[in-house]
Amino acid sequence: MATDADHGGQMPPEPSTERRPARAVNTAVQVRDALRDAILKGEYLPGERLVEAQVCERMETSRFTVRAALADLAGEGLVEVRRNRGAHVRKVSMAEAVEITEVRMMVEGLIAARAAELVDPDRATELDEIGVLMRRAVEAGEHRRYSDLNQRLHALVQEIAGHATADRIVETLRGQIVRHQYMLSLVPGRPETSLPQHERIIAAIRDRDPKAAEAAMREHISSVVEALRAIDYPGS
Amino acid sequence: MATDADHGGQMPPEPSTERRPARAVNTAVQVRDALRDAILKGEYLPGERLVEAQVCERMETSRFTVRAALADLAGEGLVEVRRNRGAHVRKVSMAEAVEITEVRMMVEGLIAARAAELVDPDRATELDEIGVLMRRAVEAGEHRRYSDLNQRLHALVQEIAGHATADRIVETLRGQIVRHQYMLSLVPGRPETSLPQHERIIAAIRDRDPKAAEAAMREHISSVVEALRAIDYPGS
DNA sequence: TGCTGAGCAATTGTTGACAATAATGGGAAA
DNA sequence: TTTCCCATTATTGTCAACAATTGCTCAGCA
Repeated sequence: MATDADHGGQMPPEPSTERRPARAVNTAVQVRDALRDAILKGEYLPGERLVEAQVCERMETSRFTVRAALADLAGEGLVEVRRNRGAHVRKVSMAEAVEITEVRMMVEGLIAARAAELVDPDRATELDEIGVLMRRAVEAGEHRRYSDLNQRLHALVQEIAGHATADRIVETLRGQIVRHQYMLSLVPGRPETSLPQHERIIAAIRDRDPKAAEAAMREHISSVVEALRAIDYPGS
Repeated sequence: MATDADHGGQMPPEPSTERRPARAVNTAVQVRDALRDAILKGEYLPGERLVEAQVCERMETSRFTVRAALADLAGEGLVEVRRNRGAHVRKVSMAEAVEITEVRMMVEGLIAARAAELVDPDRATELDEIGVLMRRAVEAGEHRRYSDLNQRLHALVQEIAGHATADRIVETLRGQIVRHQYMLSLVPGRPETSLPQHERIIAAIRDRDPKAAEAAMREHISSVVEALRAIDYPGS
């Protein structure tokens, strides 16, 4: 629980990269969440140094609190702290992004299978509805809407599966690669590729077929891995 | 209170469970590691409160450092800190232990498959050797030795797979359920059940058959889940 | 006897200052 | 002009003290 990550998932973080003062943030968890949001939104770039004093000023809080927040985020894999060298926004390489997505593939496979076992008629209907909306969004070329539906689909599947541990892991992993996922969403023709995959996932869960659901989910994320590998820009 | 919890890792850690002063531990990471060891060894019981001042005294360090260590361990899921209520050793219920093991099953499946793809003749030989030693240990009834070999096997498979992300996840998850795993090792007839499973895993990796390796690993950990469910003691 | 609530002790949350360490820049020698 | 070394500076690591919160004890009352 906690970390209900409704942070900017797969879609662009709007170029509003101006650093607003972010007023009146006090407690440790608030600072942590605010800082996470800031990183996820791209207000701090990967590799950028997070000087404690600066973050203090921005969050209007003390170094102690900032430090605690930084430690937390390090645990989530969002920042990297090296002794006496301060905290940096973790720069996940393409290779790491692939690894992370591979692990996610396995865990989301478990979630999909579990969802297929536990789904009830109401939820099944809900899934089908999302499927219909997704197809419409793709046909209309509404990428933003499709991306939102994508998140809704995964969230619903998680909810049906009710596997808290798997959810936690997936959420943590997802946070680490938002940037790469964003790059992915720019690849042309991506929705057309993923739509049928999503539809297969939905169908398998609706039909209460755990093996098929897992296979479909894995196939889906496997294609994400492929796409990631295909981008394969250098450095970083 | 509660000084003797003489179970640790996978096997009993010798009954020397007196809380030694743990001399000269200073830096933050040292304190963190020492505290983690203490928890994993069962020197602190699940649910037990970790009063900062007491830990300070034991580790011979300041509250600041202890606090940082506790935050880290909270990130690993070993302790739970509630605001204004202090830190407790996290008490993972049987249901949670099952969930955690399920996720581990998926990720270790990935590791096994990857190992089967990447194994080289030298490592294959090493795997076979461990397999032979395991069989001998079971036949001789040397449970402790078998347990050690079990860890060595998993470690070697991880090394072959070279999947840092998966390793990290598995390690974190493993840490959260050491206690339950220890309970498991007490179940009579467990080695006899798991030996053939381990042998199948080894064979599949040696034969460079990723699918079989994943299936074998999943079957293995799936049987662990079953055993866990079978224990199913109340409470906690 | 059981319950309520105020006061108290114990424990955690927070702050600011100080020490230790790494990054920076300038000056001297080759 | 380039390179190396040392002093300076910026930044993090650590600490001890103070403030705030929690849970508990025990007196008083129904």
